[in-house]
Amino acid sequence: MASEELPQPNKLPLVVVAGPTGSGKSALAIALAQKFQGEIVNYDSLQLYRGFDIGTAKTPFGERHGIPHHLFDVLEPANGYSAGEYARAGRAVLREISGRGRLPILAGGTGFYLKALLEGLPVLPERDQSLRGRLSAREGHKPGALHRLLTRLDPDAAARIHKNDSQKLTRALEIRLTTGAPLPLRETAAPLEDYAPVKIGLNPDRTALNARLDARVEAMFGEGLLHGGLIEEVRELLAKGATGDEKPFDALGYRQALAFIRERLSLEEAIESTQWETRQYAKRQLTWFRRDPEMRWLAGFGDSSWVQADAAETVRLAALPSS
RNA sequence: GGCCAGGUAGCUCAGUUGGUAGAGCGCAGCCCUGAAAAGGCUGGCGUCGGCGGUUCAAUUCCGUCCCUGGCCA
Repeated sequence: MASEELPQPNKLPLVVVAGPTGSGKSALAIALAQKFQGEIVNYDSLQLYRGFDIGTAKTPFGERHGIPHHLFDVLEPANGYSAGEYARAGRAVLREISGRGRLPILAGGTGFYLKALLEGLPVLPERDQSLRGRLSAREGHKPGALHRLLTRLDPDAAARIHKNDSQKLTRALEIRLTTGAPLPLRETAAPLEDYAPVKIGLNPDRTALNARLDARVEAMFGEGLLHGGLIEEVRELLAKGATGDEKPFDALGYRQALAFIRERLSLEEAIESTQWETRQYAKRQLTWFRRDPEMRWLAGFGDSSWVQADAAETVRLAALPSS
């Protein structure tokens, strides 16, 4: 009966806004959401955390214009998280939004999370903390041990991973040792099938971006000493019971704010350190997104009107061919 | 004004018993299969303060001038 049915070419529309931190992704996402009845879905690994607002430049409620924001403030600092968990949660939210007839708009900066969501990850075990402990001890005793071990157990993976990259070596060994199988090929991953994403990448002039990032960091810390700033935010998180060892405290700015509070850095050093780490982060994000051949680049900030107009036109043509 | 120390990569500095130089950071490029704001890789960059002198050869030795810091007047 339905055996001869061809797959329906109708795919669900989905917009992705990418770009380095500070390029105006949130502003563009909100503008597009207003124009197309959209809802925003976060793919930033840190904006997932509750209470981490200022240092992550999370859009304040007052500036959201009533647009629903999903996958913000869903984790407590003590929660660990992974790209796999994110991908599952993200896909569920996408379906829910599409089911309501709204346009999902992914906005964020964590390329790996976006990739996990759109392209899928192979089905693999989660981390095994005790195994990791043993592997790390082994590497501590004999530097290079992880790479040698992986070369023996999974030569293909060992050839792909640099011998100094202990984090990735550990993961590959973890998989080999817990599943007994080598690191599977990417082809075993299940991509997000029923969506046709339109990817818009923001790539403003680097000098202008750096100036904006420097000013943003300065403002985060500058106000912090008085009221409503990053340092006060960190103090509040600590007052609520966080120890400062939780994962998100490793993030840009949070690490430095903590060091300032603990008198390991002066305010000036904290600001300077955050500024250059932020620039490096922006550069790494760009490297990640540039690789995507589907990215439609706009050479400006997401809050500029020409970028918003251009992006809206792109979405209109590509995602909503209402012909 | 005198004495001392110093002027070498964008920054902090190392070095050359005379054969035109290096490390960290920054900067740039890149990688990426559950910690990803993480982790890792690669690469430029220099009139060695100016001008003279000695020498086959000076960033290195000599002279002089300029600049910076300190001390003494």
